Amino acid sequence: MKWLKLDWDEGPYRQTDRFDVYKSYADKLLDEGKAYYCYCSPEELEQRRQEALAQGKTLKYDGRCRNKEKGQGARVKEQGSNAAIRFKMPQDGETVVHDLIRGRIVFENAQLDDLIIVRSDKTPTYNFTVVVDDVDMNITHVIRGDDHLNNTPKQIHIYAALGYEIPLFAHLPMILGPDKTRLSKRHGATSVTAYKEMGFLPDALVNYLVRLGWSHGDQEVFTRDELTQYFSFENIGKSAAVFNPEKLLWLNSHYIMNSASEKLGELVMPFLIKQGIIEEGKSLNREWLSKAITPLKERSKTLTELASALRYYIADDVEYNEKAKSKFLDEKSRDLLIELKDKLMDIHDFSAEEIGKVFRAIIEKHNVKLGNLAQPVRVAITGGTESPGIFEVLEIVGKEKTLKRLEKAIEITGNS
RNA sequence: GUCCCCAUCGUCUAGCCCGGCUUAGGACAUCGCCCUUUCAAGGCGGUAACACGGGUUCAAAUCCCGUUGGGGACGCCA
Repeated sequence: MKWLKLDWDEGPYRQTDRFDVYKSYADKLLDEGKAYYCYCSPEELEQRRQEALAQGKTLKYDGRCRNKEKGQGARVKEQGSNAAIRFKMPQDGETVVHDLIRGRIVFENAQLDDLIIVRSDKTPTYNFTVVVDDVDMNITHVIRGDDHLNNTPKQIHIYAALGYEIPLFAHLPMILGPDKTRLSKRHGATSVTAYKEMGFLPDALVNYLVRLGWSHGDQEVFTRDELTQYFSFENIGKSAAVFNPEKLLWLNSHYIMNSASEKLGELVMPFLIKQGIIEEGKSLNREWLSKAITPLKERSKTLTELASALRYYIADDVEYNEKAKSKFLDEKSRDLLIELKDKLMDIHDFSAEEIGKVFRAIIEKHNVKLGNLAQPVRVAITGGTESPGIFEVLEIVGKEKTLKRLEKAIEITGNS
């Protein structure tokens, strides 16, 4: 949450710290006859459930303990210690849920069963605790996944029994995995932390997630301010959305491209360490790092990619891509590389501009295309065939390393 | 099995509530072209959808019904 820069006003609260609160509300319901002790054992219930399933009947508690209590006070006292507490649901009529996203939804009360609010070991159940918490903390809006839609009518009756005004409900559509089945914390979803470690920016993740199931016309990219300003329940979609990693990746690259290089320099440090490009505790010249990052921004979809793209700027040596090496570091390029090395040695201002002049002079003299020289150099300096503009790369790598690497490459061309 | 929700390009979605202005728009992905020292980025263009069937109406992606499909819930889990 903090990483995502999502803020909260109070808490967090632990339900385990609030058992007394739940107990007092449960006792209240018991006293008012709105709840009752149930003596059925979990095993019995499970057995009945299996039977119902086998017979194709509805899986609902039959309410057999509902009216036992009267006249059996002794038993209550005796067995109350290991009995669960059930909530008395209305058995006829209907319950209407007014959902901010879906509108009016009607449930038959006959479908609702007397759910357990306190287990036989005295611990309260989820459906009870959430309602008690809402009542206790004056909650006005309940916004959650639509897998809770079916819990809502039950909870509405608990709010009512507790004498609390029914809060407003909004049930958000689910996020599905690529297989179109439910994606959630409890079921195979990648955690937020995992995205952090993969090199995603919090803004990108939030932007992506918000746009999943919500829209504001055709707009795809939103600042935090726009998000809070434009958000409304009306624009939330009703249908479940499939999580699409490619679009998230696109958004992430978009955010990287538009982030300040200085900022990225800070963010990329842990990734450089993780990839063994720099040692922990060591630092880099900030200004230089920013300069190196700027042309890499539009080439990196994640901070992880950005870090590996920085490798050849920082490392002492290059690792050659074999294919690139055999294709470009050969006889043909040997003389050009030698000439380039000699001329670069004489430059005092080792800037992209000056380096470019040297390159152009050489290709004009030999009447070859820039690529004929640029590609071998690229392999010599970066080890591969892909990089930002080569003049720029040389400037950032610096004169000393450039010459060293050129020398090494020239050696290779001699051996081929 | 019972109940609930949902249904526009491969994916996210606009349009739907308040029927005509829609040859159904945008974005990601994909394909092609341009730019170009490579890779990107960028620009331009292409392929691609109203699940199906009825009805209402002069007119339906838009309203109604059904079918099909998908998802969810039915726990002394949360």
